[in-house]
This record gives sequence, structure tokens and C-alpha cells, in this order.
Amino acid sequence: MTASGETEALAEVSLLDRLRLAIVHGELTPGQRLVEADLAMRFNGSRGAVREALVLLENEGLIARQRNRGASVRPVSLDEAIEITEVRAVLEGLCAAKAATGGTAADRRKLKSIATAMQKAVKQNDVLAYSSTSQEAHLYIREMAKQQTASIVLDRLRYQSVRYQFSVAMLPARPAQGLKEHLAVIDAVTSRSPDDAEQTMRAHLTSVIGALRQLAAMGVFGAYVPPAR
Amino acid sequence: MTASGETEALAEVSLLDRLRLAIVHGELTPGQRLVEADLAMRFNGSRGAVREALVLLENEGLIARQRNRGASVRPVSLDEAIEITEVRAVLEGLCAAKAATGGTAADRRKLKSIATAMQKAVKQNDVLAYSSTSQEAHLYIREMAKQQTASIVLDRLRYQSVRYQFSVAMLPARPAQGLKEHLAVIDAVTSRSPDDAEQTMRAHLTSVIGALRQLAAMGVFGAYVPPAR
DNA sequence: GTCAATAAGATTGCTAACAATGTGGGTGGT
DNA sequence: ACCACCCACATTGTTAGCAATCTTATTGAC
Repeated sequence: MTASGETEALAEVSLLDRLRLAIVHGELTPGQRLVEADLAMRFNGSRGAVREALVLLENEGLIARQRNRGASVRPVSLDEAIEITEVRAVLEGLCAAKAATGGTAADRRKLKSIATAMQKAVKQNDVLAYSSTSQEAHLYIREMAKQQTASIVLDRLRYQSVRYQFSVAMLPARPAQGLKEHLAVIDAVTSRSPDDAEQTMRAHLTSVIGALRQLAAMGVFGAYVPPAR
Repeated sequence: MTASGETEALAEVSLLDRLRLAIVHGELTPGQRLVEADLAMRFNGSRGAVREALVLLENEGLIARQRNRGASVRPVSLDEAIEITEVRAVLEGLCAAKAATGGTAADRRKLKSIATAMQKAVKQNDVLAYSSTSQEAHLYIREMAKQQTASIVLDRLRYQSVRYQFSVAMLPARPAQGLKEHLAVIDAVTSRSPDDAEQTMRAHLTSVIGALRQLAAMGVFGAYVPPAR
């Protein structure tokens, strides 16, 4: 064992995840250049490991790489955010439908308890709790659906959208509106009505697209042309 | 310039694409081990470039990699093929809907000409031509939709499914059935009816899932547990 | 004969140095 | 003062070799 055993023992999370977190949390800001040697130093891994992570992050759309010119953090434009939400709408719709037919009675109880927690959060104006219970609901429905392919795709898309996800929840009337929509979805899923589940889930994400447009009008998205993927 | 300039000049396609093609075309069969040094030799690139390609192919689900143990071609199970087709159904449904509202008059003419070619192929029992015009129709609808995110996801999924895609077209009554479905989709898109377009596209891919189950009953998919992603 | 321990071989992952490439700044000409 | 050119610098991409790790075959005990 080396003198500095601390990092090795705790290095349960991959370099990829740490780098992605740094980007998503804004420690590395859009447009910023990512120099392999620097990152290797910062996350103390090999340059090869950093390269591997960069390749994957490019694939996820979080960064842009150009041959011999290096990588940079890629900002997400409004159009892209809307596209991503459109795709999420149909995929989460699919998952909601499958969750409605596939879940167990215990699953449905769990889902109802999440609904209760969400109602409480909104009643107390706790935006943070609303945001997290909302995510919990989406995730649990995906688990019930048992659709790995959709789940993997949704995960990848989430990384791109996390950055503005939170801003949406901060819009004034948003938690109240979102709550209504989530309750409708959960109601449909727990009543085992796949078509309703899909429809309400899609309606919910269509409403999120509206919220995104509102954010755009407020200037959250810089009028900036991102480098090509 | 080196003595063997031929490969360099023609190296317009990336090592990644060539490696992927080798897998999809069955030159590298499921379960086969992929040794970095061998691949570097075969595709004459650096070992680093091969590693980069392997990382991406793992991400696409075409191969499985285990730390210190190397990579191997990953077979696609029936369940996975069905999952992928379910995801395709909703994504291509989205694209069909957007194509119905977004395309130009020229787009719609082009789509109709593809429909004609497809009808001709089926009438002549030309399975190869049917298969290729069918793909052309799907691709053109995606182009009309102008939904890059969905398109990228669909591309990634296609690589996993190409291997059995062709087998589906070979089923006896398949071209006739598929033709009907495709014509319905194209009709809806060219009549600018987004809801119809989405419904017919989803119905088409649901029918493909049925065909997959038929293939499975015929033993096309080996009863083999693929290594985890 | 079967099983466990062990050693040899193969392959990945890492390190360090180097070559290739793109960038930016300075220099000289006009 | 402005522009083209050129050179030094920064950074990536490649190469070769080494250490860590896993696999497999061999040996020996029971």
C-alpha cells in the first residue's frame, strides 16, 4: 500500500462519472477547453483513462472534440433541449405504459407513496424536495417498465439536460402544474391503464417543453452556436 | 509519401466504422474475442485508436469489455431485439409525426416515389430490393422530421439490430405485409396527418416485433446468455 | 483419477518520450 | 498602420516498453 492510500480506497466512482459531474455541476463551464494532461492531474488518473472518458462524453454530447485541437465543454441550445424533451416524452410514455401493465402491487403502493411525498413538498413550497421526488417518480416508473434499452437511452439523455432540469422546477407556477401532471400519470399507472399512462406522461413532458420555451424567453440559454458534435 | 499509399488515401471511413461493419457483417462472430493488438494490425491503426473504437462499440452495445480481460462480440438476444424494436417504434413514430407536418412538397413527392419502387420490388419478389427501399423509406422520413436527437439514437440502435433486420425480410409473407404497412405510413405522412403517421408507424414496428417472435420460434436466436453490458 | 496449487503465457492498462498538428505572436515588408 | 509570413509554443495522437492482471496448462498430492 502506498503512502496516499486514501484516494484509491475511495475511488469507487469512475473517472468518467467524476468528469461528467464536474461538467453537469458547472465546475467546467460551457466553452471551456479540456486539456488531457490537466484533467489527468486534477482527477489523478492516467492520460489514457482521461482520453477514454472524453471519448464517451463526446458520444454523450456533453463535450465536443476536434482532431488535434482538443475537447471543450459543449453548451446545450434551446432547440436541442426541446428535441431531447420530445424524445424523452415518447420514451417515458412507453415506459409508463409498460409500468401500468407490468408492475406489481407493491410497485403501485410505492408509487403512491412517492405521490404523497410530492404533494407534501409542493404544499410546503419546497422546490428542492419537489424536484427530487419528481425525479424519483420518473425513475421508479422506468424501473417498473423493465425496459432496459429505453432506460439506457434515457440515462444518456438526462446528462445533457440535467443542467436546465433544475431551472424548470424554479419557474414560479411550475411545481403546482407539474404536481397535477405527475399525479395524473401515477393515477393512470396505478389503475393499470397503459394508454392513459402513456398519454398523461407525454402531456407532462409536452408541458415541460412549454416551460423550456418560457426559460428561453428569460434568456437562460445563451444565444450561442455550439460546436458541432 | 510512403510506399504503401493505397490504404491511407482510401482511409475515408474511420476505423470505428470498419470495425463495426466487420461485426455487423459477421466477419467477427458473436462470442469471438477481440484482441487490441490483432485489430490494430488488421485495420492498420494504432492500438490507441483501436481502444477508442472499442470503447465506443461497447457503448453501442455491440461488444462487451471486462477490465484486464479484453473485449468480445456480444450477441443480441431475442428479448433485447424486441426491446430495441419497441424503442424504435415510439421514436420512429415521433419522426413520422414530425415528418407529416414538417416536410416540403418535394419531400412528399420523393416519399411517394420510394413507395412506388417498393411496390415494384414486392411485385417482382425481389427481397433484396424490398429490404433496401424499406430502409430508404424509414431514413427519408427521419430526414424529413428534422429531429437530430431521435435520429442519433435510432442510428445507434440500428447497429445492434442490423444483424437480424435482414432475417425479418426473408420471412415468407413478410414483404407483402410490410409493404401494406409502409404504404399506410407513407400515405399518412404525405397527407400531412401527424397522428395517423405516428399510429401507422407504430403499428408497422409492432408487426415487426411479431415477425421477430416468429424468427425466435424458428431458432434464429441462440439460447445463449450474453455477457453483461 | 480428481482436485488444488503453481508457474508460464497472453493481454490489458499505464508510463514516458516523441512525432504531428494546430495556434498565436512576433517580424518584416509595404 | 496593416498585412503576410514564419517561427516558437501548446496540445494531441502515436509508439514502444513495462507492470498488473487474468487464463491456462502442468505438476503433485490424495
